[in-house]
This record gives sequence, C-alpha cells and structure tokens, in this order.
Amino acid sequence: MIQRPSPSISTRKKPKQARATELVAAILQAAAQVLASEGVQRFTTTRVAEKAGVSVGSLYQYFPNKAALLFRLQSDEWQQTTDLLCAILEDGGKPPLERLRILVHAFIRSECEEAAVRVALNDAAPLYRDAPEAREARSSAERTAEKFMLEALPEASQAARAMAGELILTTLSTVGQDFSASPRTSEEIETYADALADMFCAYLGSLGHGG
Amino acid sequence: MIQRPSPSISTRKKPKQARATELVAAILQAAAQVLASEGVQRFTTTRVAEKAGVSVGSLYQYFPNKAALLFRLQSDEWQQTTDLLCAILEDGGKPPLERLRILVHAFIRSECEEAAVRVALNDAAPLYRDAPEAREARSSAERTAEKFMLEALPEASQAARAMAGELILTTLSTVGQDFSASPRTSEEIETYADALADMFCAYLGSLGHGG
DNA sequence: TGGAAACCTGAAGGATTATTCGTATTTTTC
DNA sequence: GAAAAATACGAATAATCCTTCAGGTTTCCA
Repeated sequence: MIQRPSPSISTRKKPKQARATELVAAILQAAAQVLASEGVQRFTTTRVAEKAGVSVGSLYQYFPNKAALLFRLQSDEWQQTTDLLCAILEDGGKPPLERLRILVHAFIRSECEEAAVRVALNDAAPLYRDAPEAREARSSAERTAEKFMLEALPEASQAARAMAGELILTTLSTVGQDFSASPRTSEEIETYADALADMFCAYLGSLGHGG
Repeated sequence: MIQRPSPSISTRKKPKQARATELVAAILQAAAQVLASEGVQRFTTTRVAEKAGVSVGSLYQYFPNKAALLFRLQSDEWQQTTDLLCAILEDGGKPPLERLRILVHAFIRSECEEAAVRVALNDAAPLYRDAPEAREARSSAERTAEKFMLEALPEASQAARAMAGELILTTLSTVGQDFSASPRTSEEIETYADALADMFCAYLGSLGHGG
C-alpha cells in the first residue's frame, strides 16, 4: 500500500524562551476551547490563533500544520486519561474486580466531564489518523493493563488474557465515547458505569471458572 | 458545540421519471465508492457527480446538500444492517443466547466486509449529526430488540432489561466499528466475535440469576 | 552596548469546495 | 406534433481555509 507523503506532524521547533512556552500553552488552551465550542468544522488555525491572542504565523512556528495541533491535543488528553486509569489499576489494596469497577466509574465520569472536547477530537480523527506519529503507541500503560489482567485471570491462558484485556479496553473506550456524546445527569452516569462494570465483572468471572 | 441552523436534509425533490430514478441510484452508488476509496476529506459533490457520470447540478436536484447525501447513505446502510439483525433475533427455533451469538458474528462480519464505507461514514458523522432528520429514530427494530430482551431476561425488571439491552447494543455497535477499522483475517473475526458474544452471554447470565 | 538569535506579525497567495442558475435537452401530455 | 413539465447540464460565484514569508520586535549574551 502506497503511503502518501503525509506532512509530518511532529513539532516544527521547540520553544526556547519563556514567552514562547507560554505562547504554545496559550495556543493549546485556545485550541481546546475552539474545538469544544465550535466543533471540528469550524476549528481553524486562524480562529485558534485569534482566540489565543496570537498571530497565525506564530502558531505555525510551533505546529507544522493543523493536524499536528489536533494530534497534540489528542495525545495530551490520552496521556492524562491513561495516568488516571493506571493509578487506579495499580492500587494493590483492593481486589481486581473492585478496582475495575472503580476504574470504569472514573473513566465514564471523566469522559462526560470533558465530553465536548473528546467528541470533537474524535470527529477530528480523520485529520490526523494517517499521520505517521499517530501509528506508534506501545505505551507503559500496556504493561500496567497486562499486569492487572494477570491478577484478574491467573489461570487463563496468555491468549485468553490478551483477548479479554483488549476487549474490555476497547469496550470501555468506545462505549464511553458514545455515552458521553449526549448530555447526562450524574445519576445516569453512575447507573451506566455500574452496568458496564457489571458486564466486565460477569465476563471476567465466567473466564475465571471455565478456563 | 454551537448548533448552526443546519439546512434541511430531506430530499429536495422526488424522481418521477425512470431516468431520474436511475440517476439517483447512480449517485448513491458513486457516493459510496468515493467515500470508501477517497475518505471523507475528499468526498466532494463534484467528485461524486463525476464518478456517477452526471453533472453536479443534477445531484443538487435530488439532494439539497452534501450532508443530505451522506445522511442518505448512512440511513440506507443502517436499514440494511437492522433488517439482517432483526431476522436473526426473530428466529424462534433457537434459544436466546444462541441467537445472540449468531447475531454478534453476523454483525461483526458484516461490519468488516464493508469496513471502508462504514468507517468513512462514521468519519462523516459530524457533517450530518446536527441535522433535524438525524435525530428521529424509534424504528421497528426497537420493538424486536425489546421482545428479545424479554425472552432473555424474563425475571428482570423492566428498567434492568432496558439498560442491558441498550448496553449490549451500544457495545456491539461501537466495538464493531472500532474492530473493523483495521483489516482483519476471517480467523480474527471469528475469534473476536466469539469473545464479544462470551461477554454478552456472561452478562445476561449474571443478570438472569441475581436480578 | 551591540550584534545575534529567537520570536512575533498578519497580509497575501494559492487552492479547494458547496451551491446556484440560466440554458439546453428529453419526456410526457393533450 | 406542439406546449408543458421534468430533467440535465456545467461554468461561474462566493466563501473559506491552510500556509508562507518578508519584515519588525524582543530577548539573550559577551
């Protein structure tokens, strides 16, 4: 398959002075605001620069193109979520299934809190999906998840564990996304998170007995 | 997210002659092709018309705007999938959980077969999401699903059934979407569908006893 | 203090696209 | 067969957007 030379997405230049660092921060913040309030359709480098109180040219000094900016937003968001979830998984004081339940609640809540940005970022996915940097991943979160699954399903085969882990992670992520697309009351959130956790626990339970 | 006064999406005029009907069909077919092969970014009314061997003006005679065309594609796709799934659910000869497993397999397979269009249609969602017609739904599929849940969870409360049904449907749909985004071998497909069905069955099983 | 490096500016270029509308063609109707 | 209705055409319009670059400003450092 031919890879069209999609423009690199890595940052063009790194800020070396304080004002530049602040400028980048202002741009990122403005970008998130524009994305959340206007949607992808109207997410424009010019609009972002304007909202950041900065000129477009400055934006292009630190982000080679629009996709890079979006990708950066997405990366930051993902990193933040990942840290939250890993911290929960690594809490050794509680049994695995309880930790999982807590994690589901935390994730769904987090997803709903920032629904606007998350949904818009998802809408923007096609803009940076084909970029080279978007392909790599293999984070440290992988190992944390793996360790958790080993704890939850000690008797299962490696393949079964991997499959179950992947399925749960995918489900959590995609269902959370879908759920947060509509506005929700906090009661709805808790109910839904509980149901989702019930499903995961039932699944892991069934795998634990039968092999 | 700001709601711009999105122009109506309903078809502007209905074809009354045979040639017009064929033209609309050609446009829809071309639209699906363009969407699958070029992606949303390059999905253009001009390109669609060109591929259909038709002028842009003709396209706009039957679709008031680009969003309407995309929405139509999405509707047709959804209707087709819905019919497939309802047929499986209504097969009274098999026990509920077995039907559910068959349904999961059928859906995942179907999703993977048309992955290109489906993924692109999903990418296009922001273009027609805010349209009035996209909000209504309440199809006959709802009733079928409800009837199925009544069969699968006869002892559960109405609320519990509704929640479980919604969760399973959402999971199936979003996870299927995500799974089909990468190319898959048919072995992977079957394995994944089985795992997903396992999860649903375990969930319903757990609700059946305790609930 | 002065020169260099980093930084910032924003008008303008270049490209793409959605949609319209005046005109031409085909089909139907009487 | 002629008027009317339906259909088809596609160049032109108007808007939007990404990105660059030539030239000014600020900060750093010796």
